[in-house]
Amino acid sequence: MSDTAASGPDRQPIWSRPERGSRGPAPAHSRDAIVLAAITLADTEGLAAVSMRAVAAALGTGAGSLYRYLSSRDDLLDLMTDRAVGELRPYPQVEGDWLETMVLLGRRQLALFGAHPWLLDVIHRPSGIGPQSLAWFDNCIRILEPVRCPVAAKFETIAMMTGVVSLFARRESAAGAFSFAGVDLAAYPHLVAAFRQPSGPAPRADLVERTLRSLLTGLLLGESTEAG
Amino acid sequence: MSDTAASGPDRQPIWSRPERGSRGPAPAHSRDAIVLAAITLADTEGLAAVSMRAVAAALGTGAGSLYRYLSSRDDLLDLMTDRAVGELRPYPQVEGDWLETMVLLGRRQLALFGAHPWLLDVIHRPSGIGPQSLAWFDNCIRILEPVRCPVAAKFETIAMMTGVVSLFARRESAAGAFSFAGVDLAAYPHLVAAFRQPSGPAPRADLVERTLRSLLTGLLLGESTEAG
DNA sequence: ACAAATCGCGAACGGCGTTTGCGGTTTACA
DNA sequence: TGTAAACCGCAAACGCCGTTCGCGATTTGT
Repeated sequence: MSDTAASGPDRQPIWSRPERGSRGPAPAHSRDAIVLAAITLADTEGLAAVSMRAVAAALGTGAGSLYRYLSSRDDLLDLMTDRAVGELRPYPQVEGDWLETMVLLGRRQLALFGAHPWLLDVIHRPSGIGPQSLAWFDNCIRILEPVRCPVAAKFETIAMMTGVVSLFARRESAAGAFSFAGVDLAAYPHLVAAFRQPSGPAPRADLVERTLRSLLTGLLLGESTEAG
Repeated sequence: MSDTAASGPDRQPIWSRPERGSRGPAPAHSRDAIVLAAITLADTEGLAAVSMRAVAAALGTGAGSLYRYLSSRDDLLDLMTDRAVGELRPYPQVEGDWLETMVLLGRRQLALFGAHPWLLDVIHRPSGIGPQSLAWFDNCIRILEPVRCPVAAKFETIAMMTGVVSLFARRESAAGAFSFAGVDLAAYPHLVAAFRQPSGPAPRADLVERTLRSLLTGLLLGESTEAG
């Protein structure tokens, strides 16, 4: 008559679903242990290696058993994401101005993407926001409190900052991986001319910070730099 | 002794592999027809609906037959991407200054993402760049010719512009899809306070352009706006 | 003419997420 | 305290996926 604990009608999201009932025997595993095993697997072998069977094997059980704790693989990815976002704690105190604090948060995000590259494949799914992500968002709103602009603009700015940081993280992880094999470069004259030109000293070490600063001020203060 | 035309050792990428040999009977389909069917399927039912079997069924054949024209599903996605990028033609003539032209190119990219939302799920894969993408890149380099800065900076800026445009496109496609169901909002005081605040008039209609302008000038001219 | 190469096709393989049914265990409640 | 409901782990199975293979038929190069 009853169904598995996690599946079934599946009305409420994973965050508010109780981990176990009070009737049966003690579970052999825990939701957090499963998530931890999945994160370890994703860190070492990539997100593609995070299959239900592989995660279950890492815990010494079968794939079907995981559905006592989760209702789907998407739930697992949501839990993984939120747990990883939790590593952004503790949040820095607001010491200087809000801009420096936000840039610091961006650098922390960048480091998180470096520690868990699979986050890049996961953040863009339309899915439920977990409590850790909400807490991080809440902290951003707190930092931006002195900024006098509509709330919607703050929301959009925070999302855009996260997106831009993810772009930088992606550039670092897949640096120069694309190859021109099998194409006739003669058809692209400006490209080959640019390649012939001696490469500049590549001076920008603070490209991320400069970009973030420009983005934050541009979006929040409503003033964009003009150049002719 | 022989293998299928597209599979086998698979040394050279799809761009330079001949579509068919000269020995056997005439093929019933073509590489481009397959790609077109796949794009139509992706446009209407999403990228997840683009399975080998579904594409083959749309052409009235079996899944295995597609491997006479392609060596893998990844090849199909590469071809789809490059064909979609080809819709960015014809490129605008350089009339005004380079900044306006680049912003125009960014708006065209945004429109392309709107026409083919599955591009958002595809562009970030590390894979071979097709001839249309190379042509678009070549055109960007041409537009940026009057800008005096290292070539590497131009490459990074173009990639970053594409990335930022993809972020905006994603925001438009999944507008306000996240729900707070199942979470206790009381734990996030700054969030609820921000929500209580009357939402501003949401004035920015040119947010994309302002962001792109700020990004391009910031990355290429090396001057970032400072705000205290 | 004949062999080599290619065609469409259907069956099959291994892997995936997920469901289901089962025997055994623990708890809530009459 | 007895019993029924709820929960556990497990293994098998379902349907889908990308991909491979072998077959008879067809076309081409020499």
